[in-house]
Amino acid sequence: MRVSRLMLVTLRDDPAEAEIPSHKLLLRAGYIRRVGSGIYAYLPLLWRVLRKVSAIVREELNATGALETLLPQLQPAELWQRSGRWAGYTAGEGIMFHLEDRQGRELGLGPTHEEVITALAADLLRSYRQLPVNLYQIQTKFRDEIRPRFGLMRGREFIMKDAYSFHADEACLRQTYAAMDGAYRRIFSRCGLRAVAVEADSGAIGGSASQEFMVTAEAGEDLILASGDGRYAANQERAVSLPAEGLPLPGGIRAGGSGEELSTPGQRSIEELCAAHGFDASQLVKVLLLLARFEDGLRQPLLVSLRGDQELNEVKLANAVSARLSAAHGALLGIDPLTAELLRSEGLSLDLTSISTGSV
RNA sequence: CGGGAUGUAGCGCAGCUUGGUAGCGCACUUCGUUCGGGACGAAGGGGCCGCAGGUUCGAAUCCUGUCAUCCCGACCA
Repeated sequence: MRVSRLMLVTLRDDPAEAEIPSHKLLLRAGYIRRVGSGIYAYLPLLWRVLRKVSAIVREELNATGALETLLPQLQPAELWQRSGRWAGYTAGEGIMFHLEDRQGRELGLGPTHEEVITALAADLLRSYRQLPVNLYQIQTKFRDEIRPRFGLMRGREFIMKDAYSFHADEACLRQTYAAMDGAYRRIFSRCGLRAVAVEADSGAIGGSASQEFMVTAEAGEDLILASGDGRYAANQERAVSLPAEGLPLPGGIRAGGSGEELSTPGQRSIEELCAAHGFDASQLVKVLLLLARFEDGLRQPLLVSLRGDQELNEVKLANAVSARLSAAHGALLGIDPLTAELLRSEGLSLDLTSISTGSV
């Protein structure tokens, strides 16, 4: 077809709304147009590209024996209430668009499809002889991101390939997992992308393993950490590391930890304490007060102690808290610093006059 | 939600300080010339100056409110 018939509208200048190269180029070359915040029209040229990418994904997944399907975007709340994720995804994360139909039934636009696929599996799978089954779809997903940005990088409506497999035993699961791993590597390679598989957090809902295939880029949205020999890579939420050796305390009364009262007026951070008393950050313990909110209304204060030179990984904390309390109290909706204002608004009381409300 | 910035033609921007008939480049239309890697000339069209109030004889410009967008942060199964 002639280019003149492609409805190809290009721009000579970078649109002011675009910041990163991919966003600027997609706009300027006439591939996408923004329709709303985090919502884009895929113009004819981009749709051709997307179909070619989809074709690669289909070929590689079909080759592993996976079956393509297409699941509904609109999903009844009941499915999500049964899995215990409705409250967490609507009230907590708020990532799920939800609405009521004219009969007053609650529905959500699918940010993911585990609920639908497991309901179908329960309905259709009657015998272990039917296993394993691996179903996938290439489907529009909706996630009400708190801050859509960077064009297609973090949109609220986007196309995703998702696959779900069912197995009779763990050996079979591992086999499929390995097949998926190989398929993903081939997909990225055929698309001309160099991807790194990293260990990732599998979320509060659980799961024993999670890998993410990352393509490194300046404009990336995550930080991955890798060991020098390349044998370990994980994203920031998941990565484990050995803490740097702490500095031993100097001799004298502080050495035995036997107690020496320090006067710390106005010193509200580890940095200020170190500056005032000649400590190294690793010689102090920082104490954080937080308040966890649960689905059933429970407000659970948390006290977290960390070595002074370390920082709290909120994802790891959320996972730990969730593992301990979610069974009894439902989804963890959020964890906030326990400030004086929060105490007031929650109607709790605690003497916080001497506790720092600054960041740590 | 907190912090910062910006809304003027399809895109990029000037004009606002100091109120007085809305401009530039690109794009678009017509005619002519040109013609193997983003052509040239001439003539044109296009604006609720984000929106709503207010001040004023008069508001793109000053004041108040509001909406939207972008950036940083929180968040990201």
